[in-house]
Amino acid sequence: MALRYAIIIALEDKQATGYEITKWFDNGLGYFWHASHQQIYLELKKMTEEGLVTFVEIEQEGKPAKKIYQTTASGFAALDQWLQLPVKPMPVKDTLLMKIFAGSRMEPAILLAEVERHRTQNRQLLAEFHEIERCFQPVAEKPVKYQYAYLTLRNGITYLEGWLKWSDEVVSFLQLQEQSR
Amino acid sequence: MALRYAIIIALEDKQATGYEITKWFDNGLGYFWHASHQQIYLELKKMTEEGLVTFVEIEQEGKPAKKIYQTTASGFAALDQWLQLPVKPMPVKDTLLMKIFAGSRMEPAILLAEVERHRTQNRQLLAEFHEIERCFQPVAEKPVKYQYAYLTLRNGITYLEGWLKWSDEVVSFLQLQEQSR
DNA sequence: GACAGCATGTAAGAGGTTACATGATTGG
DNA sequence: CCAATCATGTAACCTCTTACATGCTGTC
Repeated sequence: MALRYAIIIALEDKQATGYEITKWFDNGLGYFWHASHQQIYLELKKMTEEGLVTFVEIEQEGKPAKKIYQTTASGFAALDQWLQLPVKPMPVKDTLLMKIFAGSRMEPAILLAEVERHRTQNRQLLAEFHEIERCFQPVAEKPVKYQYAYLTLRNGITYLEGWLKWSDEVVSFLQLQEQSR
Repeated sequence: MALRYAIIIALEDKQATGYEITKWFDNGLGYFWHASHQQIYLELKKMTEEGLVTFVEIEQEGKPAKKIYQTTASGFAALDQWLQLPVKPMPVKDTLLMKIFAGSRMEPAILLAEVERHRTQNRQLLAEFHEIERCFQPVAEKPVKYQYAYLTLRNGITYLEGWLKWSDEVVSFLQLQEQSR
């Protein structure tokens, strides 16, 4: 049920195609939700049937026709109702932690390589987030809406910083393990 | 596919019932995976059919019979093979962040109450983790296996610390919003 | 008397992934 | 020439949640 509200939020101030919503979830500001294009197209179809969104189809030369979606009044009403509901804590599912927990079954070098791979990815992501953060400055002068968005960006940044700090501990430990064979 | 490996890891050094595995995921050391009892019973059934685990049924007075599971050699082999595979990054799905992103649509007081609720929960969880952390001390003197487990606990602690630090920013901002009505 | 804990399960349905399918344009 | 970008979708399958079902014991 949350996906549809994520879509309505994505469509809040700009109309967009399913393709664009997918992009938005993948990179840019979608650091709080992810969905595949298949899922999004299906959900948009259902939402259209339920009157939460409408679309205009636009023919294009050399490209497939696109459907530009926008949220209806009923869609926004549904979002506002949903926003009032309490959030249940998301169940933890972390495959990397699972592997570290069972790490003594593996060769330290292999686990270390895996951790380093994630570190590189997360360092890159953090750099991107810092890049985006600069666009928000000075925050206090931006519209209130941007300030809320900024908080979610800050969440991404503090999360990644904490994760990278933690991963230092992991790397040190694994290097020790590797040395003592 | 990851659930079965989480179960094999849970059964690594002690045999257990489905009920106990569920408890283990819920509280205690299950801060890297969660699954409902329905899911676990079903998975254990499939795993038994595939020869990854076996069980002994024990009749009890006044309580329903229980099945004590343990991993087979083929189960451990499957785990060790899986551990070599690269981990794909878990897709982000954070409902609270979604609500904060759309926060300008809500009354600040309501969102603030929601955030405070999560803060209370996370503070409690952090206290529990700190409690468990003390049992690990001094880490260097514990068996290597415990040291790997300790790293995953450390992940939980640094995550929660970072989250709580971030939530301070959120609370300050929402209090300001509330004051300026 | 009601609720929590122990201990197992089935079944329906929602949510999500993977694979497949199409087809033109642009950049390396 | 291959890959990526734009742009849509279907179908099979796996995963996970929610609801239902049972039944005894011990505590408030």
